[in-house]
Amino acid sequence: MSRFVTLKDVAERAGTTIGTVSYVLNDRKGRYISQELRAKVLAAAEELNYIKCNGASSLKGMDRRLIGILIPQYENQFFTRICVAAEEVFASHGYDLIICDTFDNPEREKGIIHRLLSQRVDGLIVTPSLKGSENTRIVRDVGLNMVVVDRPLEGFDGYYWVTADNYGCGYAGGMDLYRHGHRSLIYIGWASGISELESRERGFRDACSGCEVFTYNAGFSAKSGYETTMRAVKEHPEATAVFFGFNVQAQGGVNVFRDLGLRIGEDISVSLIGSPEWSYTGNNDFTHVHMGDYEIGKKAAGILFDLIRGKEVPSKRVIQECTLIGGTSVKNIGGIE
Amino acid sequence: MSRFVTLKDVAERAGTTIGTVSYVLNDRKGRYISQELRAKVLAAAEELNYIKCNGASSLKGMDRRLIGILIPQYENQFFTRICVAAEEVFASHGYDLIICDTFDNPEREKGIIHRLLSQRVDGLIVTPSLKGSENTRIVRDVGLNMVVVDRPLEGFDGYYWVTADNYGCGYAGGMDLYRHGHRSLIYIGWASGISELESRERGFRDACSGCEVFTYNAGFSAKSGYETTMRAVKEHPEATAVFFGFNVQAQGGVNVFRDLGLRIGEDISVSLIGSPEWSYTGNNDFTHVHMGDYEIGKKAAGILFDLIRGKEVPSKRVIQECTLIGGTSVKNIGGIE
DNA sequence: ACGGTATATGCAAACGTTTGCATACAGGAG
DNA sequence: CTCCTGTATGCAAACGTTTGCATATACCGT
Repeated sequence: MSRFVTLKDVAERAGTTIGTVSYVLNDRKGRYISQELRAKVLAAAEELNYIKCNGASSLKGMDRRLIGILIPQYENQFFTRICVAAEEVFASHGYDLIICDTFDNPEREKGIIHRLLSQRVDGLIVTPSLKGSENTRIVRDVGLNMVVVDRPLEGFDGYYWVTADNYGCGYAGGMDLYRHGHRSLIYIGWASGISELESRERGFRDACSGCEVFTYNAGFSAKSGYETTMRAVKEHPEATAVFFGFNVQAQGGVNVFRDLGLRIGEDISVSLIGSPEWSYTGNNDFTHVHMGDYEIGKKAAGILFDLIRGKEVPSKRVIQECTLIGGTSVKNIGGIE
Repeated sequence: MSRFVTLKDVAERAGTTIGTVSYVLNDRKGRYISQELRAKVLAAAEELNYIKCNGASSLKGMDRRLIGILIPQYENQFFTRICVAAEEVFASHGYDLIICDTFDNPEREKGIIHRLLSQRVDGLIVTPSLKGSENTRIVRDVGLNMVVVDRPLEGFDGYYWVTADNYGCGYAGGMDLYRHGHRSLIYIGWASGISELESRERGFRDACSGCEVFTYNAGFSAKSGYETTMRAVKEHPEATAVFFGFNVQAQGGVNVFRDLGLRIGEDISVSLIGSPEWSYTGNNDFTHVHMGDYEIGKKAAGILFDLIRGKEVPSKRVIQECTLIGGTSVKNIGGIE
């Protein structure tokens, strides 16, 4: 079907051999090449539109220039922002990203990892699927560089891991509500079974010690967030604030207030962990705890890149700091400030 | 760094030669292999965890098992759904997807295409960046299969192209508002300079002939959608309905009504083109024109797959039908039904 | 006994690269 | 006049596959 120009074609055109062409095009040192010949080679490559074949050069031990990324949910902006950050790090060095959605299905994840190994990717950035950590064993076995993001790799240790400060996020959110005088709170969370993620609730409760906290667990979707929030608010009308531990659930959950005719920041206070870009508005913003998704992606990609280049990477574990962003969705009802 | 098992390793273990191993593992016909030897090879491959190297086999003319996808905006769900659909088509055949965000920047796009050609992808699904059509010339020159999605490839013809029915989407949305009795309307659109996309407005206007239509153009973001809508609503309080030509703009724009205290479906009617999954709610849904994003992705990927397999693809141009999904955001103010 | 065919396996070339080694001709020092 | 060093280039092996060709044995019909 498609016909690509090879080194041989370029060599013929320039009246030399493929070896010389390779040296010129890769700008290798340790070999003398006359200005005249170099120019002829460059011109020939340009005229013929030569495009190097990564697959062939990787056979000789060169980088494949491919990075694999595994995320559990394509439509979750937390993960897409990580991908965007990784892309920025790698694209400038000529690497392409293969981004795969495991849909949190370990079987699927297993197949994906196998395919990526088949592609001989140079490295992997992985958010393990629920119950799927074991799938990454083969990655370690073949000695491929890998950086884990967000969730931990259960049953392994000594791996590189970049996460949000989950406990800190919960704590910051809880403390903010406490400071604004709220003492009766609803916490909407996700019973993922991953203790690292569930530590958001621990942080939240630690910050609001002495308060009434009604915890509800929703599924990992806007729809479930809506339904659960509806139930929670109806069962606990005394609560003055609702806190969402997960962005996706908040996205659905906030519509409950609209449907019930409750004014956010007035009749009910609301805040959440994550970045509510789904709610852009001129002057009526949600208080939220920013997890630093972009920075997480940047750091994970940076570590992976260093590993690929053979650089020493000192710390195995990186915890991204979080930031509380105050908005107008939390009302001060007699708190400290 | 990483060490992979090769055919040679498997052959040694099974006490045979690499040629035979290749035949067994690929299940090729046209060659006799005893059950005994076949079993031994299979066992050896299993024990050693052999993983084929796509790069090497593609040198011999096999498929690279890589597909490139170019989209202009990673965070736009219209495009991510297309990617998800394409993934479903290709993953089952062992292909990986390299999804690249051009950010609508032609320079960037040029680099991306060059990188993908370097990877020797088997085919390309492309939404050309604004003003970037010329970048795809090289794809045609090397004879690589390509399917264009959404926007046209300006200055080319004879290419495969799958789009939404942009005119029809606008028409359906306009007709729905007209039927509900609305005669004074705001249309929020995007002056992209791409006539195919701007035909949404033509369709809208054609459906509402005889009505007053106030057109405002916003940038391609939620923020710009918010600001433009705010201006439009303030300048034309007499309008009974607002129609958004683009999902992203609607996502920001609808918050205007909340901020102004206008009840959607009561004080103001609202509908849009796209899928407002950002607004999940139990019983208060937006009327919208569904473009069939998923189907577009499915069809584009299907065509590309057929092309790769050398199948004849009859029609160069596919237009996806749209569907009007009635919600509760449009009030009947004395229309026909 | 002989040719033919079905079964079973090995050998080696080729794909497009990279790179170590060999070759060749200068000019300068001894 | 030789030897060395610097400059300039070609040759061929290797990477991990795929596949056409060659080889070898067994069994059958004549």
